[in-house]
Amino acid sequence: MTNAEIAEALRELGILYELDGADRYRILAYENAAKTVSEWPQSLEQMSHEGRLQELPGVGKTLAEKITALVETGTIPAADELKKRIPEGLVQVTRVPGLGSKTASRLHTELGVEDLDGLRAAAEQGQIRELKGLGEKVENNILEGLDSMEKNSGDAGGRVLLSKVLPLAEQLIEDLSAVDGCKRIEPGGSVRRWADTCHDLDLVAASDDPEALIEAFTSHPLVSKVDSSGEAGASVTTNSGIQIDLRLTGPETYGNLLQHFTGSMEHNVELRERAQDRGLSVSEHGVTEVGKRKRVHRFDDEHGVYELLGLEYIEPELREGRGEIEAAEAGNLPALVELGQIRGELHSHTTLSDGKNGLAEMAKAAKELGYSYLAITDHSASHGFGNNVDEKALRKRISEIKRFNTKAPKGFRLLSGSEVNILPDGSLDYSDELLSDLDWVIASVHTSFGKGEKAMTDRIIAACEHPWVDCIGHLTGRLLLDREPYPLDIEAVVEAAARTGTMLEINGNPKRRDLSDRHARLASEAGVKIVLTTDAHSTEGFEFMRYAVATARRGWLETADVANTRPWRSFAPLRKRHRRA
DNA sequence: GCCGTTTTCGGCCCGACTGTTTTCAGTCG
Repeated sequence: MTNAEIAEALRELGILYELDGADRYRILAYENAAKTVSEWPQSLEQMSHEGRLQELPGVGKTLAEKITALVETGTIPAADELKKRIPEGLVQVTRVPGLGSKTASRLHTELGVEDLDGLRAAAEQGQIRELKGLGEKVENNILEGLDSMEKNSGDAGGRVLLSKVLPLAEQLIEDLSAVDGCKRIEPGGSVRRWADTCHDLDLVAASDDPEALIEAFTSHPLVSKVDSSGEAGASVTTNSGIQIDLRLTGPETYGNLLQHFTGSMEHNVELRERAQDRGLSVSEHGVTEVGKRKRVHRFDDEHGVYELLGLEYIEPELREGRGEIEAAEAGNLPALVELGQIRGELHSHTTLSDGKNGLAEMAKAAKELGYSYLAITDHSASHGFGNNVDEKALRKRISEIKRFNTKAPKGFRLLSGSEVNILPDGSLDYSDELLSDLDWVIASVHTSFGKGEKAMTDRIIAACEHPWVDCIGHLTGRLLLDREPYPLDIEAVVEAAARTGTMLEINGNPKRRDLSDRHARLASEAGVKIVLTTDAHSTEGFEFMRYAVATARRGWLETADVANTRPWRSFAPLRKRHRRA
């Protein structure tokens, strides 16, 4: 059973308890646990067998027992019990925007609503407006909510890739910062934290002339519909269907507002709990001293907020409630790797396999980005799409690269490489002799994903143990919002990588971000060296490095954890093949 | 439900907005 399935079962059970009128903090415990589970890097099924579930924050004795029952029998007894009294369809009803468990529960007892169809019928027949405390507007909102749910069904809760939102943010910031009175403007929320996916875009701004800024925002060509607009900001929907919220304040509280709207929710909750212990109350308007004086601390910069709470400044990418506040208190925050520290690119494709640009164009683009080396890693012989590169073609490519390097511009060189397929039995599709003539070998899984966890784990560990494999590419095979990672015992692979000196890639393609932030953290903590790559299939593809760096930063990686922050002369000895030589 | 240099009980973040009421509950991020 996958972590995602376990998380969904916990989420459902929480809603069932909520519909049953349970204490709100009990419900919160289920929601928190579901979120933790869905992001946990290790297999919960495995942890359940090992009796280690209570290692998860927010999982105690009761939840551990329920998860174990779920893993072993497929259901949770408490959920089965509740479903005898509460129709399962009512869980969906609470997911209608603006409609919560309180209202859903009343609709059930007072109108007999049992599911979404029953809800629609009751609304269309005007039954809901007859209930005390509910009116015509509520009824209309329910119908609109039902419509939008149907429209959005199957799109992962309306989430989109960061790479779809970031260009919008950059365009809007460029245009709005030119408006008179606009002092500062930047993204907040998941965009500023460089999350994998976002459900909207938050912009945070400070302005002397709020009206002018709001006018420029709501009339921007990217905007198709203005959802709401007031003194404190406005909310719009773009032509591409993305919701954007602009929040405004004066320059004196810009730091408070930005901190608040950067989140995450988990981070802010932890921060405020900590503040409370110190007699302080944190909000977007300032940090208020509790008690008689009620002095308010306002900051034009975020640093002041953290400083007042006795914390080191915490980079946005770390604000996920994953121990960053504890580390900031102890002065143990990592010095995160930065884009400007990347010295070379180690995963790229040319027209030889499935890339759009040739060797010379790719080399020129990499040089212009300031890199001192570029590995050309076209797909191997049995790839199945694009051109297959047989041994003869790869030999020819090695010679070309040697020629290129004899007249390469100073301070730049190409590396002969390959992205080799890991075949279902764990072997590779080039001979060892050929692989030993390359500078750099990435081994990746591209076929036969459905072999099951044991087989996939053995397969990738075999690749780690291969003498000429320097690095494993996109370890889990996930495609964000599109394809789940194949089942894999990540801990076992990380252990094998550490043992054999095999590096792991963070593939910066915004659809992949694979390793994930959590897996990257797990791997670097185990001593595995990480490389940040773009998997560029064209010269434009090199731009993806910023996503790889973002994932590394979200995984708490420092400069030394990332191998390609080094020049080639000190990178080369990190390859395990160097130890053999 | 969880959790603990104020620990085994009594806490558990903060504010805005909405729609419905005349002071507030529900929902959301």
